[in-house]
Amino acid sequence: MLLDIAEVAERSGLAPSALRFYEKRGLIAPAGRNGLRRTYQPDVLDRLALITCARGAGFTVAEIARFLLATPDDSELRAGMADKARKLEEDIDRLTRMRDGLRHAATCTHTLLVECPDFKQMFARST
Amino acid sequence: MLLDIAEVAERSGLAPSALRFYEKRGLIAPAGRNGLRRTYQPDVLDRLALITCARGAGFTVAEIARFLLATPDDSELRAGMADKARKLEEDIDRLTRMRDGLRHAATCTHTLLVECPDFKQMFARST
DNA sequence: CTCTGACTTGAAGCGTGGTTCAAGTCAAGG
DNA sequence: CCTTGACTTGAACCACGCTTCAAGTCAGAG
Repeated sequence: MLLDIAEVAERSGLAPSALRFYEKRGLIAPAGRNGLRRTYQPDVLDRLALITCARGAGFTVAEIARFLLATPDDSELRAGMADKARKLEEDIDRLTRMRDGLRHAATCTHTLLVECPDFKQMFARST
Repeated sequence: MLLDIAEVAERSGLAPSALRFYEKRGLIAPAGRNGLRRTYQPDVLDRLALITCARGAGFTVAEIARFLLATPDDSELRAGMADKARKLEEDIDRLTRMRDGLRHAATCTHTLLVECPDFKQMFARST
């Protein structure tokens, strides 16, 4: 029923050292110990999936810790989330342009990539 | 006609220290010197815009340096770019899910955010 | 009961991307 | 000519997110 750290590491794809690191930062907690050894409830895997995903979206470990503790009355955090959603949208736009530019770049024939107008278009400049 | 480092810094939004850092890494070069002082051609601003954008898309400084030197016969690099484009697509999907989850989270009423099914749905698990 | 080896800890180390610092140089202005 | 102050350098430092290490512990096998 309980998992030990090696099992959690394997099933989550994270290193044991990373799990201890997350614990120190308050993102996860073991269900208990067997001697010195951490034992985890299986649902820690869900939490780790969430953490990994959030990390991938550019959240810092400290931010994720806040999210995991959030309750509906934490309006500051709610606002922060709406903020993040907006920022993500900008990121998405930027990445989309970048992806298109790269697709072109992979086949473009300009001697110096930097000179290619299609490539340059990636960088919609405001100035 | 030529810009000095302070001007480039201001107009690019980057710190002078960052410009020197990029130079050391081969991303930019001054047009010359006035005494010890770097002087830049105005088009360095385009290049810096590109660099900033690429950084924002998650490229490392080392990768960007390679891009900037790329010629059409660097097929290894071309393949790498196609690769990057694919990865960006995955990133875009992930960020999109994350954005939707956050939008919901900002208004959801679950006592503990982590318990909200709509929030959890952000983390499409493969296992 | 003893051994083994996977776990435990805190501290140090690493790669990335810069910033900050001390010490020095030099173009321009008075 | 001398001062000023923005530039120059290399080296040290920072934050982040871990990983690695040395030294120690302890559950379970023999």
